[in-house]
Amino acid sequence: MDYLKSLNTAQRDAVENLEGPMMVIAGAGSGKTRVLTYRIAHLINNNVDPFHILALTFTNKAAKEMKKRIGELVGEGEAMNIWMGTFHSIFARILRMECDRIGYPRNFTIYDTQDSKSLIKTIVKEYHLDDKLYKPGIVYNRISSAKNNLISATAYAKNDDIIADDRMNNRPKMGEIYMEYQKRCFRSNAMDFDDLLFKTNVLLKDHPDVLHKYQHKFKFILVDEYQDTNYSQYIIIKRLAALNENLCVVGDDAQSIYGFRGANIQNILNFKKDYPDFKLFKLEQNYRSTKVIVDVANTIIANNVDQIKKKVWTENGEGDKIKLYKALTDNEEGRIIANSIFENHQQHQAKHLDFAILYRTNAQSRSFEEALRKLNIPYKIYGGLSFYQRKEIKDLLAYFRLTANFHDEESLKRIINYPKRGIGKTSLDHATVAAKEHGVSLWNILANPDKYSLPINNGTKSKISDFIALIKSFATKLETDNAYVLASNIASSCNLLKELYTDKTPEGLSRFENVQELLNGIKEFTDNAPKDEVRFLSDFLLDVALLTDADSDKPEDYNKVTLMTVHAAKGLEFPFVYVVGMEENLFPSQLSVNSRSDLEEERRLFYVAVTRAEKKAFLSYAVSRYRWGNLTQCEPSRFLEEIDERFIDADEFPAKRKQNTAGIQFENTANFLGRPANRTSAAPKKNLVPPNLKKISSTTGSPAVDLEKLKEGSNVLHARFGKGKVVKLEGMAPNVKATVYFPSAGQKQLLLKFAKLEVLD
DNA sequence: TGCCCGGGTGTTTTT
DNA sequence: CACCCGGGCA
Repeated sequence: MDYLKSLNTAQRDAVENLEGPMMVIAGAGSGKTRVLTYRIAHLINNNVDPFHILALTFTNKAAKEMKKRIGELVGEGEAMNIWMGTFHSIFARILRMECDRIGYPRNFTIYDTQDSKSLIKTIVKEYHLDDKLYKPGIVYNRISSAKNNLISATAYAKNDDIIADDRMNNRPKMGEIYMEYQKRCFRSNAMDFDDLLFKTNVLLKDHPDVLHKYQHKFKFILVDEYQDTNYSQYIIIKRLAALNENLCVVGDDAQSIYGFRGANIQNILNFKKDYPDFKLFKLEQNYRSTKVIVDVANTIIANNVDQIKKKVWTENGEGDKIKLYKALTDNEEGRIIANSIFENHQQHQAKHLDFAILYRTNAQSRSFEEALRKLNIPYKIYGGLSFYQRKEIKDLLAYFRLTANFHDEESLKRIINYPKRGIGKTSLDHATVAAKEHGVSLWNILANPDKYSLPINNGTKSKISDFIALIKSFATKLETDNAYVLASNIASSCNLLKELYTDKTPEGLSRFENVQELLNGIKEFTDNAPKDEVRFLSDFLLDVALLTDADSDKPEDYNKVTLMTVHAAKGLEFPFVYVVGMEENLFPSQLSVNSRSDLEEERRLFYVAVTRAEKKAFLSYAVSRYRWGNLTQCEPSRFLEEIDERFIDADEFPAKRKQNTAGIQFENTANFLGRPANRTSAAPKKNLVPPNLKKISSTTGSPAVDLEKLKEGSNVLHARFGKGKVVKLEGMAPNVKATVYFPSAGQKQLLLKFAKLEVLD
């Protein structure tokens, strides 16, 4: 077992501790993946059947890579049998086999976010609700976070606190929408992303025999990136591990950056409660980065209150200071960074793949793309619109999905009249009404128009029945033709290829190519089937729903500069890393600056960004940048101030930010007022925006606490407590504390930098 | 039923 | 600025 020798003491202890509950707190760059892979290899070498190992990762890519590395240690055949993948893909697989127990047919469809939002939109319309108030994104997030906390639609609709909360947010129909949404998903034989976890919980809770089966199967469980698991995931793990308690979780609280989607740092703390005799391993030696980078990262994270104390250190060389660039505009920022990459590429004889540009939001990529292109530096952008979300791809996938599951309403609606076959909105509306009336799927209505006496003329009826027959004819081959044969048959018989082929514009051409690429992908998928196994189209669909484009690395993208969001960079490392757009209201995002916990998450994000660098880190900010089409002035990020100047190499240090939250808020207000006049019509809606529930907060921005106007005796409006009167103001900015009397809630003390108060007079 | 124009709206982050 | 959606007209 030579591999043990290549580990330090802490790592080896973690690897050799085979049984019982354990937690590995792994600092950035401390060899976390190494410990995980070696530990799994070690389990196998100690006669644990790979078939009994469940390893849950954050991305499919991480799973694939880890599998490969374990394969190198213990042989590919062994590694193949490990159940390794994301929560979503593993439990989708299990649900696929067991879902008849919870009343779902096996061929259920997985709705992606687009499908879910589109369904929500339809529901809001059908209920004649205000679509400005019930925006699909807001409703989706609300439902999603309910599911991630295992609150079912029924429980949601009955819960008084939630009802009160929704009322206060002026969205009293939320529960009803949630109920209808679930009903519709079920009728469509579909599950959304969150359902995959929610329904797994239902399955394991209500069916002890199923639970026992998997408890016995998964004798050893490992969870990577534990800090980013949500409550629903936590409960699944807790159930599965309850029998053997051979549970190893690995994570780093300092790198928890998915709070916005329900990740719960509490899970780390709960671990101690659930398994009091657990073993804790701390990996603190960093092997990735220079001393400067490690030190800087430590000083950044030290500003957070919420954290598990640890000291990340390194024996690596000192390294260069962090270079800080100031740019006048976003475009200049792009040019500076591109030039810097060009120079460092030469100087260090580095490869292009050694460089990464990391930004907070996808929208920032543009200026870097342009500048890199001008210098002929090859680059690859991750994120943005994924391949599988492109219209032409979703269209073709909709044909596949409908073939596999006739009741998939979103797919049906997408393609019933694309390409054009003369089945218009009016006919579809009639069918939708009938579907709702009879409580059956849209497909059922359309396949039996006479049974439900649809008021549609005979011409349309025959067009509909042609369509139904077409899809049915595809479906007869689901279990005979392999995925590729059926897919290409569908693609050519549904006229979609022809439609795209006739479009000779560059966009049309690229759409055609994309569809070809999808078919090629299916061919590869089909050809890669293990011996004696045929892969069918439904197998592909299960895969594709949970695939992201980060999972498909193309060989031609080898040796290119990487452009991605900081979130996407989690778990990766590069010799040269540029963290760009270090400005207030961008990084940290303006949606986070009003709450300490949100701000701390932004800081962890910054920590993640900096710790991606091995040799050298660069930071940059622009003094002005285009946002929503107009030039806005920017302040350097507060995070820059948190770095000791002795680590920084800059021509000019950014001026200290005014320590005054009112000042920052003022900037926002100016920005807001600077918009076209008709925009102000949206302003009154601000009153409805809840500051306490950021998951559903509107994007119109939060009301600024205008310190100029706020006086003792002022009448104010608080989203939770309603109207109130300021009794007392004390403290200096930014820590002004207000004592406010609310007739409905009594006297409250509010810190103005957190509480969002609207001054009424 | 389909296309074009204009207004409104949006930027976190993703399985 | 760029996209999407809805309304109006052909």
